Amino acid sequence: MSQTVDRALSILPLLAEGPADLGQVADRLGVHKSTALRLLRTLHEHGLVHRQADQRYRLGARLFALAQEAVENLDIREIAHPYLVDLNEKCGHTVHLAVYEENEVLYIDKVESRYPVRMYSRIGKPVAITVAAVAKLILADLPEAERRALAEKLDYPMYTARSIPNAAAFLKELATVREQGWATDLGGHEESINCIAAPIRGADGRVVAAMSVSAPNVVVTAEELLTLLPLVRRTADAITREYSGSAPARDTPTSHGPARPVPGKP
Amino acid sequence: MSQTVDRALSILPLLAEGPADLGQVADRLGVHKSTALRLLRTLHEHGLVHRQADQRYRLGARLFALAQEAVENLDIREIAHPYLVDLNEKCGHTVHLAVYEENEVLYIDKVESRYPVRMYSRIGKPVAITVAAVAKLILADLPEAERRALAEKLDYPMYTARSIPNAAAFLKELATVREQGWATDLGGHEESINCIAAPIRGADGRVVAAMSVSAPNVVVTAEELLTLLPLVRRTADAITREYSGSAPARDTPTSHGPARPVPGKP
DNA sequence: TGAGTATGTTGCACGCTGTGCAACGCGCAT
DNA sequence: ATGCGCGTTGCACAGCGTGCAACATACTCA
Repeated sequence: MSQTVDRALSILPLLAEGPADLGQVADRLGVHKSTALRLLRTLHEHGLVHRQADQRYRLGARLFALAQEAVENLDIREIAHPYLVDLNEKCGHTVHLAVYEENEVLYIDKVESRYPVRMYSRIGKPVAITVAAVAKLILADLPEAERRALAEKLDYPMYTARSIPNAAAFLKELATVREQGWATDLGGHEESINCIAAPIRGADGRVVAAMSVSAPNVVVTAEELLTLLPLVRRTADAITREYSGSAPARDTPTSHGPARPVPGKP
Repeated sequence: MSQTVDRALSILPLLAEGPADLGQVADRLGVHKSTALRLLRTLHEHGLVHRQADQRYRLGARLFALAQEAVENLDIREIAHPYLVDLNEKCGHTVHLAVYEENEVLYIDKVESRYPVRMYSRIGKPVAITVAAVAKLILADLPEAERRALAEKLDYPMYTARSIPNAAAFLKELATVREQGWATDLGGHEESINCIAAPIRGADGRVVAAMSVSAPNVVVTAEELLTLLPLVRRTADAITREYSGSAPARDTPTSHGPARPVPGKP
């Protein structure tokens, strides 16, 4: 759209391949050397490009600083919330969002069920880490050493007969979850409540959060709940796309959702 | 230098602070909305900027990808070499460059002493990890858990009477080194050889390599060698600046060094 | 329900600003 | 010395970026 900026930005991926000198940059851009020089100078002033001792150019430190600052200011909760609401409006059940923090998995957002029967949970409260579906997803993505160490440290309370009893069983379950990319908790925390969950990932592919849909037996059976799995996974993927800032999100919330219809485009 | 590009790039740090809408961007740039729109569109096409569901803009994933790709293509050895040569020409002694890899510290570059008496070492060979000055610097920067685990695993051969004897002494030495930002090995590996070293850091401040100057007693005493410490540290800092791609390196190698004098500037 | 406001978007004419050219300085290899 | 390669500079032209005004749509009051 803007020729000058377009050319300047085209230099970045070019330099990402490795250092290059003025002539190479000009050639690959298809512009005169003097033009390339001015573009490089501008990039240099902004610290996006660094000039090394042999006069060649490469990407500069500012790029890292920007990326870091950006990732620190990303707020999953803010980004995910509209999607949670949207999902709730589609299926009616309770929707949770959870993250990992200091050996705990915490609920950081929740949209209440529209059915009269609700489940107990509170934002900010740690989840039942050994049985909750969201916890399984998040822990399954930890580096192996950390995962193993944590599993050994945990207590395994038998909330119900179907609770996970010990570290060995837990690690096995995590391996499965890691493999399949989603998780369930079928009566492992409270006898009558089932739960399905999917992971939300950052730009680097690491799991940064997990979301779940929970419903008591009296409303839907476990089997019926599982039919919602594709929807939950698609929603989590949409949040991932939005959070990681990759391609424009195709799977955007529906019309009554948060996405404001784009004006001027029929 | 280039107004358009300058404006476009000014958007990036602005968005790094957090998401912003078109009006805010236009205001802070001091340009008309339509201008800001075109700039944002161009940034968007290159993936540097992401448009979220609420229409606001924030930094995009391409930025992270670029930063990562850039850091992968950085070659310390290539960047450091001219500085090593330069240092060698200034002081005449053997200069080493070492990095950490899989529980070992390896020499990856070396410039031989100009004195007839040389010390034994080979590029690619692991260093005496418990006594070498470069090893101390690199290990001192490891995360505490990893550092402690490694120290416990190591053997502590008594090359000389002054070799570090055990894990406790080693960890204590590492703490000192970490504190002061440089390291020595005074006859800990070979009775008659002394060595001083300084760290080279990446853009994130972590130690990525270390360089050292080594000389036998018969050439210079330990005291005399230590007078070179400021020079070694300054050189390491200059490499750090160049490697991490921060501000233009002031402490560039001298005229006979690798830096090609800039033509056209009197 | 209606006018009022805020925001994103488009088309257009002006003229600033980016462009390529040619020439120069400088180091390096022959 | 001479030619070659590379980065750099000044300049004249016009291409391209700019701001303006008008439009579209969504939201918010009365």
